[in-house]
Amino acid sequence: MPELPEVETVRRGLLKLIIGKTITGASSDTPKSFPNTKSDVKNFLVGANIIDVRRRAKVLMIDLSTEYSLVIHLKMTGQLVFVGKDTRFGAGHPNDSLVNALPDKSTRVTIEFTDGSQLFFNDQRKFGWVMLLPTLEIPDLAFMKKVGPEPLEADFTAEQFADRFKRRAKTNIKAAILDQSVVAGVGNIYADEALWGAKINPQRLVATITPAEFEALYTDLREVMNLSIKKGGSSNHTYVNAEGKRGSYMDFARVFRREGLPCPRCGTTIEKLRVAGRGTHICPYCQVL
DNA sequence: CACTTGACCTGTCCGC
DNA sequence: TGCGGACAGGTCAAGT
Repeated sequence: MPELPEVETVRRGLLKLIIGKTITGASSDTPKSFPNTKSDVKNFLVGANIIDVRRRAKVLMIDLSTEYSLVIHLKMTGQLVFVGKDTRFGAGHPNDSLVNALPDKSTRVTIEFTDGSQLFFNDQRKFGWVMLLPTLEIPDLAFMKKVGPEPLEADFTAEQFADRFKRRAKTNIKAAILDQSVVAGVGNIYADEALWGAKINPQRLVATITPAEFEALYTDLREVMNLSIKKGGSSNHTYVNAEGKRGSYMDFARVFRREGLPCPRCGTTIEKLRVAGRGTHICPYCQVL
């Protein structure tokens, strides 16, 4: 899914919807999606109050009054959708929703609250997960320790951004910017969008990128991600926010999934290729190799 | 270490 | 209509 802007959109939605609620129980038919012991669920989830919802990279953390947290990764097709007691689906439901009735075939975890509302973790491909862990231990998890800086933090500079790429000097810039240990939260959509903005061909070796190009990439990455957060993220396939609604960034995308259409800057036909094992969209004129 | 590739899953789309 | 293969907002564990 879900890259930084989508996960941030979900976080903001959940903040408004579930803070202060009390959990009565959780169920899952998919151990891979919810690999927690029954005793942990009983001791640290049931009866807990929701006190905060945080994000680091593409990982969400729902902090509980028990000093445990639900740590969640949506991977490619994960959704976290809140359904109020009186939420109606089907007839009358806003047509910008991708969600009909929940739970559905892709529902992997259901969390119930005392007021009758529910939070569903849906995940078609089962790559994502919801783990119940002690809040204080989260920063020590291997996958959390290795993630790089948050690119949208106010004190994150263009110089720091360029420095992070030194560890990946011999690979192409697309693989490097997707590497979560370089910078946190960048995925396939915003990698392509930012590389187009900075006029950098994704196949270029990191070692050949100039300081001016790194600065442009830094600026464009932040712009494109901030715009996407404003638009509620990108709904390319399955992504929806905490209310089950799509984001509209794809209406503003310049190259992603726009192969065959004109480059908005020069009119050259946008091409799709494969770089770092991922579908990659470029303007062959603006982003000459 | 750094780099590349395949694997994890389910669903959809496209060509035969 | 069916069937095979490629592909999909991500990340690991293996290879080299």
